[in-house]
Amino acid sequence: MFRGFFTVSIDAKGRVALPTRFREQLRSETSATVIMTVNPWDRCLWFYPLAEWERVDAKLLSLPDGDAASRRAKQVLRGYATDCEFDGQGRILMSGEHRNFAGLQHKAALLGQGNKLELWDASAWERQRDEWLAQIDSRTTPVSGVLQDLSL
Amino acid sequence: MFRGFFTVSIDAKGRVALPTRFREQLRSETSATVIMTVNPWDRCLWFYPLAEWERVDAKLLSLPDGDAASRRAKQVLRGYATDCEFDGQGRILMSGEHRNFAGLQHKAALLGQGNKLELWDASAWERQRDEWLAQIDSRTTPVSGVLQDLSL
DNA sequence: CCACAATTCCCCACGATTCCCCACTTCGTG
DNA sequence: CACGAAGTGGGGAATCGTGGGGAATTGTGG
Repeated sequence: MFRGFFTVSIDAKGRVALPTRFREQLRSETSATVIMTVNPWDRCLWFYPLAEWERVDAKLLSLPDGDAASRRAKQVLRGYATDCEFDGQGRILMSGEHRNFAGLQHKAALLGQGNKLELWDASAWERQRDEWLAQIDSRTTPVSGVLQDLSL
Repeated sequence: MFRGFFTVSIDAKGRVALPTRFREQLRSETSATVIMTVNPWDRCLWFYPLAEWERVDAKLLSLPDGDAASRRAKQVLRGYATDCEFDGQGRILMSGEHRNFAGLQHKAALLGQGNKLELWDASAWERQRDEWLAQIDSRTTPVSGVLQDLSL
């Protein structure tokens, strides 16, 4: 269970250091490999422990190839899913494509999201967050029904 | 299990170098031969390890010839299936027909898709991906339904 | 059957990337 | 204040990606 918010820095070589807390959690799993893929809704990256990713992968695999939308989902999510390992310093090297997809610059925001970690470019994250907060603030736009019924 | 996204370049002779990661996986199989064929739904190429292809081939064989769609799929998949070997540098030479089918230019995107690898022309891939992401974003389209039911 | 052209294959070489290691800084703790 | 743990940056070696020269082979047409 990944929980918490952290700001992390990405160095000139495209390496990101996850907080030790998460590193230990990932290591304690059966395998230390991490699967990095893209979030189809937002321009950010997801990090899954291998075991967790396999569950997601199995779900994707069952989608029919004949349907274009299903096929695309498979291709993008599975296609971008890349095995990563930690270096001696507990950092993960991200490829240029993944960094470009999420618009990652020097500073990034890392969000624990239960079964996975979410990595945003810091400024992109702040923009999104402020946008959401502004929407909630101006009560003119009612919150969607799903959210309304949740007791938080 | 092939996983991950890589950009590869295709040289003037039509050769493509697979990342070492995939090369090793392919070598570890019983045979180092790779079957290259076409994706019947998208303009891209598929690469199968020999053993995996034989499984697919057997499935295709059992499709009824009476059904036109099945017959076409069979013809295209089996017809374009070509045995390939790596050269000393770990590259595969692709024929002009295969390159034309996928519209492959200088830069290409290679996607791990479980039992096979998928090779797209780089710009064609980006176009497809962005199109799909745009559909996901506009939550009104039925496309988002595919993902809605998946808890990722 | 031969000659020519096109393709395929094997080799070498350079540049970029990746990986491994070391060093410095910062922060929290005793 | 001192110490240790964690974050950050970068040097340098090894590996990998990329391109191209030239020989061998295949195919084609006369």
